Amino acid sequence: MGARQPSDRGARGPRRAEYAHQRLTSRGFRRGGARAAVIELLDAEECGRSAGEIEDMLRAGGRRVGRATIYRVLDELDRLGLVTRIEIGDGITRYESVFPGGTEHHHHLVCGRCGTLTPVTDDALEKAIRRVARRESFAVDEHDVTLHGMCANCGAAQ
Amino acid sequence: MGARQPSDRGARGPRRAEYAHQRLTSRGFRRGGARAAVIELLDAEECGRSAGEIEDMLRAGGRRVGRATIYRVLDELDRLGLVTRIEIGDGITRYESVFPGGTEHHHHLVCGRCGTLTPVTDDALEKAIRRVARRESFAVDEHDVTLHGMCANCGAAQ
DNA sequence: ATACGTGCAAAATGTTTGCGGCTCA
DNA sequence: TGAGCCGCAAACATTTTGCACGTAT
Repeated sequence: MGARQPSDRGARGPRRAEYAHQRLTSRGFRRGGARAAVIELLDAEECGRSAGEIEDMLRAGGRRVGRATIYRVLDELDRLGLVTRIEIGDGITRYESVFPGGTEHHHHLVCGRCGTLTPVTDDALEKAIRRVARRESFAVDEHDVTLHGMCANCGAAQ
Repeated sequence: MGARQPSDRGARGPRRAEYAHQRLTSRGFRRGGARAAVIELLDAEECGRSAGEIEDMLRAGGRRVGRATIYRVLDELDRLGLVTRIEIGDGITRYESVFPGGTEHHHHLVCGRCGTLTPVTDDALEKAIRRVARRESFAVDEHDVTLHGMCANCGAAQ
């Protein structure tokens, strides 16, 4: 399934949302309102959002979108590699916009006290992951790292 | 919540299950049948099992245990740090036995083709994670890494 | 015009809660 | 004996599926 080609890269200039639309169009998808709304919403978010949150946010913005549609759109986007599915351990799946080519990839710090989800990037971590994959002859398609604990703020406040 | 103390270590000689029982007893928990069954089952498994799998396996072994009880037991064990909750992205939470002290800690390779869940350990990876946590002043309690892709077997067969 | 996209409602699945009865310490 | 443990059934929450209508191409 959708292994991202290196050639996908370089499309990042203006906005991810625009790229996503383009890519969908080129694959024969129509530019329906609900899909566009979800793409643009996720594009504006820094980190993951759950299907429920997306529904509420769209509704708050005056856009009424069916829950089923949201799940369907997210599923399509995930298969196309335009969105990543993340699970931080609370049983709710979140989705976040992905830059084509896998750049700007990040991981998550989940604070058990305040619930904040913080994105982090780290080269050494990525390298270590690639090395493990290679050692195990495992062809990595996607990967995620989640740290659970207490964030700096909560730690200081304590 | 249950940050594992270094002094917890060294209890590993005979069997994890025995240690878990001890620890539970010392905290005032009784040694009920269902809990013991779940502990022993997980102790014998190398990698994570879902609540449903646990129920089926126990039932197959002639031990009828209520689903609710399994979830309750798993929740307790998780809070005591005797079990880890892992999510590999299919919406099902799995649980696996943990060695006290955090040793023998491992991560997961999920093959999207055959569905196999393979445990892996890697020092460099662990170090990288500790470094990130430190840089972000984040007090890590638990962490997990999941690689999605194609395992060596499926890659060779293809 | 037609196939795709969408919303609503209903169903399926995984997990949690309530409660009466049983059991271990 | 009595506090906790357990199993059943019902409640919940999230996600998926079915179907009819609307809309972009």
